[in-house]
Amino acid sequence: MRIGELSERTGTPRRLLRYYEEQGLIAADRAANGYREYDERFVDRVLQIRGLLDAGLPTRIIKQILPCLDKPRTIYFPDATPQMLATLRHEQDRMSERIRCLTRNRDAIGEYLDAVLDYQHAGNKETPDHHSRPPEPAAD
Amino acid sequence: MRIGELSERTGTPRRLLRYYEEQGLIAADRAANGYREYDERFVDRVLQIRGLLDAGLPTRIIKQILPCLDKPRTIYFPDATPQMLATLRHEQDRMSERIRCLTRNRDAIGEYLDAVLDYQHAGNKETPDHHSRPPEPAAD
DNA sequence: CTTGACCTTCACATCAATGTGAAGGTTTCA
DNA sequence: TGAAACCTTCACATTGATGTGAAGGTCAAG
Repeated sequence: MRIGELSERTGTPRRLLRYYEEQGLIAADRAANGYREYDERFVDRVLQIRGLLDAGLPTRIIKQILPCLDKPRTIYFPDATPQMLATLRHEQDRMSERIRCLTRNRDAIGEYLDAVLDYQHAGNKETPDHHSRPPEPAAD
Repeated sequence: MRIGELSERTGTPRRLLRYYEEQGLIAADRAANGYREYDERFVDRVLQIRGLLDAGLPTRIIKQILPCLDKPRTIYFPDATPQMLATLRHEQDRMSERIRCLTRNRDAIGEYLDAVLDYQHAGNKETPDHHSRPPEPAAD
């Protein structure tokens, strides 16, 4: 497929697909006319990249961890230098730290939402100033 | 404490502490001479902000979720507008998505590292070109 | 052959987070 | 009093991830 289709299927602007390529995250084949040519595997790959970017990893790091994630291993163990392994372990730790932080805060939001729900179920009205809407019209 | 101590205790440049204040994430008291004055609670607060920033949340969002996270509730339930609750739920979902992505990729890194370990334990030498170092000197 | 929908590269703009430094006030200590 | 180590605001620079548009090549359909 060409860049337009990959763009649609991943919800990613063409501009960014070219940017990811420039950063070494994906490498597209070229058709005779110079157009980029992608196969199916790029859909997941791009979604993975976007997820990691959204989770706070910079392209420089994503570039390093992506090759280890291929199902049929494209990177062979003998190629793993000690400092590359150290980098991977370090990033693993950072990711765990992010997960902890996100989990803790997400759960705290959940607790707050639950408390609000309790409060409202206890028969309290919402603030009248903040144009409010009944949570459930209760299907008359 | 003043900004220098908070900076040291949180590992955060003074510049950024002022930036977070400018963005409405923290509000410092002022001493008579204009110096910012922080109490103990700011240490955790700043670390929390940094964690969320590192996990990919922008200050604009952090500002919205922070007030819900205080232990003695500083935000009262009646103040919660429906659209604010919707925002919270939406961010909760985004955080869960980030957690899923990070977890999946972190575990995949783990699998790769385990595979490398297996490979090396199986008696294979690392690439001789990449100046390598024995994983464990094995305490002679 | 022309039009429209693709594609290419190049380049400049923006936004948020952060770095850095200038110019100047305050506090502390010798 | 003067130097050192704080603090203030203001402002410009940088970096990474993006937006946007220009100038032009390709290709399928009318």
